[in-house]
Amino acid sequence: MVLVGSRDAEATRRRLLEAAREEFAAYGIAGGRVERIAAAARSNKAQIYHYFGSKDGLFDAVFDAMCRETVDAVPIDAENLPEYAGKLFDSYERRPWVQRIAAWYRLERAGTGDLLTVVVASNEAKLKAVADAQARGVLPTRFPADVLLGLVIHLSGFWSSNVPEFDAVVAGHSSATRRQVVVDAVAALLA
Amino acid sequence: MVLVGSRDAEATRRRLLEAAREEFAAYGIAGGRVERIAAAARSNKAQIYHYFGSKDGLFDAVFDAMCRETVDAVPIDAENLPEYAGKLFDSYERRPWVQRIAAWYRLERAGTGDLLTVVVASNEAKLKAVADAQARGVLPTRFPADVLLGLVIHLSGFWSSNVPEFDAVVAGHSSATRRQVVVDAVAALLA
DNA sequence: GCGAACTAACTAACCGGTTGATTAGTTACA
DNA sequence: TGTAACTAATCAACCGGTTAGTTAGTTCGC
Repeated sequence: MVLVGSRDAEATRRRLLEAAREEFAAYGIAGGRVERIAAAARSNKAQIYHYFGSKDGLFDAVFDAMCRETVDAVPIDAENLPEYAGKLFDSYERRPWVQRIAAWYRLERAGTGDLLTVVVASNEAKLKAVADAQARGVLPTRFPADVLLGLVIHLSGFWSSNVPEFDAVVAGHSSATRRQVVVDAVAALLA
Repeated sequence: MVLVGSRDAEATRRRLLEAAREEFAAYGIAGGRVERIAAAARSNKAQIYHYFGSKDGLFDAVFDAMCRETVDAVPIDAENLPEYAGKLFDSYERRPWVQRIAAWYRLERAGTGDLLTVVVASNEAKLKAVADAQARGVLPTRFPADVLLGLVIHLSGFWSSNVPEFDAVVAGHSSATRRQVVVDAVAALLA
């Protein structure tokens, strides 16, 4: 069952998702245009509503896929949190839209609808890993497990969090240097 | 020349700015509705365009005012960065819209138009204060001054940065506890 | 020929921005 | 002091373009 060319539902779905990811990353939900997404995917609006039901539904699909990818790509390593933060940083470098989509989600989508179970489950697992490592004495207990995990994730996104007015006064740091800052900052939390 | 009641230009401007702050904090620029802002301010759209020129102009006025307030309210204290971060945290608690407006600004407004000179100037001053403190040996030099300053500001916003799926797995921490986490985390960077 | 994939055309509502007129408050002068 | 001329503030109604969502019909693989 090899589908080629113009009638591959799965491929269309994928193109739609990819185009939507770019559009939403750039303009958010309210600012994103369904028409532009359809055009960029070489499809049309009706397909979007057929596959995803609504504009919000399309965004949710993008966000859900993105979360699954991130969870798969960067498994928690409670024994080495600095390197875990570094790996998260790497994944943001590889997929620059992640931080923006997450920010849009926080601002435009939080509170509405249900929480993504895949994300909640993944957070619970991570939390347990950190708490266990603390219980084994591998991690300090200065911060409670949930706070420590939160800080690590928060620090991993440091370089995508600044306002342009701040970037204007920081020297240009290379990708490797920026990664090291993240790793070092997390290490400092554990010292 | 005392103006009271229904014809006070300054008061109208203020009401418009306040209503715009609420609207933009909730829905952003693309999602915010000029009509709703006018209604909430007990005014009308024409006034908005008279006073602020455009929807973007109105947002910029809100953002500019907010930055000035923050810069005034929380002066840098390079000798005591943990407490500085704590003060920033306090100011976010007092004005819950700050972090959201800043996030919208980053996503929707960065790159377009000029940087706000008041913010750039304030960042330069802060940077200098940190660099001086490092030169005097009051602050460690493990991180360059710009990075250290960035990390402190970033950490001060820790509690407004999480996705609801994460909040679902963290225990409810009191405001005082959350403040202490910020202070401690910054202190850890300096140890 | 049957069903799934696809599409152009359509619609109803919305929204940023404008206009032209009205009203409240101030100034100038007899 | 009274009033006419002027200025600044206000607003309802309107406009043209845009947008999310729909529909009804076509194409293509099997």
